[in-house]
Amino acid sequence: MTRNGVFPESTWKPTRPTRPRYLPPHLRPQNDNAGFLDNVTLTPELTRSRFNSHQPARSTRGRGRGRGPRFAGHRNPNWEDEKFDELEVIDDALEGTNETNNNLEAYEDIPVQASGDNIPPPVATFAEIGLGDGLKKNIRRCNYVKPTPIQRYAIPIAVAGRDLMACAQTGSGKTAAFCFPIISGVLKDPSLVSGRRGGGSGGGSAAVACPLALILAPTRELSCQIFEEAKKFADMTGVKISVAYGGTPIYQQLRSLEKGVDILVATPGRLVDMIERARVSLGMLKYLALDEADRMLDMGFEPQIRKIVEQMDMPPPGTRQTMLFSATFPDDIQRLASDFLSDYIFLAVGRVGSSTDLIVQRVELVQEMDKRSHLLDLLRSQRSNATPHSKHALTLVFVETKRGANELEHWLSRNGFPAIAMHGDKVQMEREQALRSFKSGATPILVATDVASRGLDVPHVAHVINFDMPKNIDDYVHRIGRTGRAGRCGLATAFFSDKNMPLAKSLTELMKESNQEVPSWLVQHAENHSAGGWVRHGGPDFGGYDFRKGTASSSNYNDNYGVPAIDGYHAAASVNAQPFLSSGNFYSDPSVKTGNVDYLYTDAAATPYEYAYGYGSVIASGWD
DNA sequence: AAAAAAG
Repeated sequence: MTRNGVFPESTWKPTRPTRPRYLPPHLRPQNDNAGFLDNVTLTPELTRSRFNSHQPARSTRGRGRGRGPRFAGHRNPNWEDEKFDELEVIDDALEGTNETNNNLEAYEDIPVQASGDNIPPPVATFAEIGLGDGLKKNIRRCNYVKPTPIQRYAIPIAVAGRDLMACAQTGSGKTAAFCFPIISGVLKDPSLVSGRRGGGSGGGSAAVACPLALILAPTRELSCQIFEEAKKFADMTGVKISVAYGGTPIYQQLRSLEKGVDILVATPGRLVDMIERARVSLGMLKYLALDEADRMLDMGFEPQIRKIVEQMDMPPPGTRQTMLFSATFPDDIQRLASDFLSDYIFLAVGRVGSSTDLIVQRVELVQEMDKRSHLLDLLRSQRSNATPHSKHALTLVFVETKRGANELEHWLSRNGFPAIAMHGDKVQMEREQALRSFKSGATPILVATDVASRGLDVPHVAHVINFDMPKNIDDYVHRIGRTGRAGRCGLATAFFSDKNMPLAKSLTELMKESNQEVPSWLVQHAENHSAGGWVRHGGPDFGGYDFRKGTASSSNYNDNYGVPAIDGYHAAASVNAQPFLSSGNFYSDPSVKTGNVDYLYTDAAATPYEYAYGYGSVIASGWD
């Protein structure tokens, strides 16, 4: 199938004919990659001249500022200007500019798969879901214009009360996908009007807080972030939200609980502590959400999660609603997770690898001992390429160890690149300070361990550098997902050393899945190191598919369409001609576009840097 | 062997 749009000739007019353009791999016409591998180099001059030899990009067209005709993508031969005009108003209010754009062709054929019994159909708008007026008002106030694909599919399922295991690309709006239904459900709960559960004891011994909903996350910063988001969504509705995480005095958190809590966002350790102190009871729980669910169930976390979910006073599956969300969901973890679920729906939105198309991925072969100087070269090149638009661009550098983070922080700072480290050995204050300093741009380089790899939403991260590669491909997917968020472009550079050869195969497959240029040396290594068994999942299935596939409960859906179960991407695309099924146990909607990108605009980028750092501009609507 | 999560 073709994912690379070739635009009608008449729609293409160069805005800057003299300027060579960078066209990321996934936007290029197919079979036009000859000689391109070498183009992704750091030297500006070299890059320029090589890009010059590339054919003119059929770039999306700018609009506004008198740039010329807008372009609606090749799916719409008759451009639907009305649609864009309608949204432009919102965009103007949001961004203070009318430079709206679209890149719809990048979102062709995004597969959406759901399996399970009696799957509620997706919605097209927030308005048509019975979420309640207060919540709807807040959704508008947060500038959520239109649901993202994961929201379109997951929210109706959740609102229908069904258990859910959901996979969606990083940065595609998962938090809202579980927060909206939970807030809406709490608002409708009779116990909200008829008096609080726990809390407000008015002196004497502290009451036990009995939240209706629990949201668990794997890091303190992530639970903080979810808490802040949820508060915005629940503003003025009367729904009470609290957060519980470690590394900070428990007193304040307990005091908040005493005021009553409907939704508790927590990391596992502090929550267990509170339950054991009898300050929290899960006995009234109706909603359980695990964010980054595969991480929550991996080796380090599973016992704690099992303790909370199975050995405290939480109602069993079937009497509570359980929702698991992640960008990756390996089979073995799905198997563990199914213990927590009852008659659940599995939902996968986005391409197999679950890393977004908007991220340009590059891999560089670097010896361990050369990594530091290579990083400096990279940062210098990046700096010399800076444009006015990349002023606030942030760079996130991932390293393997806490010590490595500290060392690199100092080394970068000594060499003229203000950097700050973040890892689990820092006290919580320092961690949060580092993140704040990074977010604000005061320290535009963050050197972090995997504490920062999942879920954190930092809007202006333009470049993720894997200084040390992670050991498994899932972590890679999550790490690079710190860029390219909410419809923005992003660049991810991997320093691949001899040590990382076991990752060659899964990395190659992931990159191919997302239409990236794969260096030939990497392909070579992938073939040599078949990585059998070493890497958790060696095939092209990076955890985007229901592990129940092929079992009795859902075996018929493959038979129905005669497509191989192993390749969901093709499965989804090949049922394009089938009528949309919402009442069966399988449906697929390849026409769905990913992310919340209504307008994405890349104008005349000449290098991957410019693509990522927003030469011209990149604007997403309806997000933050 | 590493990171995260309680104190």
